[in-house]
Amino acid sequence: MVTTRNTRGDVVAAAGRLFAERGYHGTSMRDLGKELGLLGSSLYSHVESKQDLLVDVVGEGARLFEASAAMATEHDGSAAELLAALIRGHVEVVLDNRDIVRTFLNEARMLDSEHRERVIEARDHYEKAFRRVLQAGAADGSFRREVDPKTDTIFVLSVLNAVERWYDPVGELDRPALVSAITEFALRGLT
Amino acid sequence: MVTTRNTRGDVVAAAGRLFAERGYHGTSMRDLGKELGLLGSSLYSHVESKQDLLVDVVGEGARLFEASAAMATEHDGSAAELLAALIRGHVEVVLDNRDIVRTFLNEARMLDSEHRERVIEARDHYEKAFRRVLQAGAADGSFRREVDPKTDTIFVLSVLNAVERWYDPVGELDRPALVSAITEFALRGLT
DNA sequence: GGTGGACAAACAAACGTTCGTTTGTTTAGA
DNA sequence: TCTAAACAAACGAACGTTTGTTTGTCCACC
Repeated sequence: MVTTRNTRGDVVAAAGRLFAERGYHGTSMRDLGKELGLLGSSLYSHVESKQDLLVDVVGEGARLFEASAAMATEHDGSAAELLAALIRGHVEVVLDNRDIVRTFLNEARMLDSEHRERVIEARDHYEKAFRRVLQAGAADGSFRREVDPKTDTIFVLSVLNAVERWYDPVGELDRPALVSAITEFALRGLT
Repeated sequence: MVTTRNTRGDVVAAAGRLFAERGYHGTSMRDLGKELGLLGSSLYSHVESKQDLLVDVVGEGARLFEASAAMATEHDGSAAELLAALIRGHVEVVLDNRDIVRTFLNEARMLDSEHRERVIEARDHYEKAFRRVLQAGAADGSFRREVDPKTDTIFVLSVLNAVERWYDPVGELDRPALVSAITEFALRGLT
């Protein structure tokens, strides 16, 4: 058996896994050590504190969503096309990084107020990408005029963020089918 | 100052509040005691264990949703009417019992496997009420034929369950406006 | 031969819970 | 109506364990 030494990245990845599964407060440093074949105390060779790990995992979640929104909106297209791109990007981030996303969505509130504040700002910024598209679609008539960008963005993001909670990657619904089901549902809700 | 003695109900209610705010593992029995002006140890006059409190709170959440679905579907009506009634009921349960609902939605996974199993069953049963209505609507043509009751039910419930996370009862959107916004979004997504 | 990863022991604090006791409030009988 | 028994709620100390973290030492690899 080939045993490689662990890097900080390994520790953060394992933390994401356990925080997603058991929650931040439900995971001890010894649990986390065991996950990596280490003692709990050995983690402090890689990390300054437990809180530090949460900051890293949640920060990476924020970064992923941010990058996805930037990618989806850098080219131009109709409101429907842009929304479809945002939705596809979001689903891909969720499914390619389930543990990080679960931790980002459910455990960010365990951060100290300073870091929590930053996460809220990142979320607001991400939300704005959706809101702008809905706004544009309502203005140019490709969506219903009565679409309320603020509220309807929340509805779309509600569906997207819930994916982590129920989607089974080995179930009947494959990834493209999931993306198009959500896209269709959202677009019909808006047009 | 009139100081009344605490009942088991008071303890469960306070537990719901703190579990919702800080999570189950983020709440200690001493925290909970402080919330009620008691010592942590005094709680054991009312309750057998901390786990017991979570069982009670989550159980009440399950009961509330179940009762709401029963109420909404006991009279008959069109699929759209029934869905609207289910949606209104759900929103009312969420807004009238935020702490219980938050704990039900976010902390049920901290239950031991036996109780967790029961919660999953209760959720499945509740979900079926929605699914039956979507099925009926797709069958009688009041919804689109291509509506997939399973997936689309999840989408509607995603929007409903997220309400707890963002809705501000003192914000611009009042309760009837919230209900009709969700109902409209859902019905458009399905028709 | 220095550096960084891991160990092992130890720390104080906090954890859930138990225990025997005290307190305050009902209840029943005289 | 007064009293005494019964009861439930709360206390406060203590329990054994687990928590996050610190420290000093060792070993393997550049």
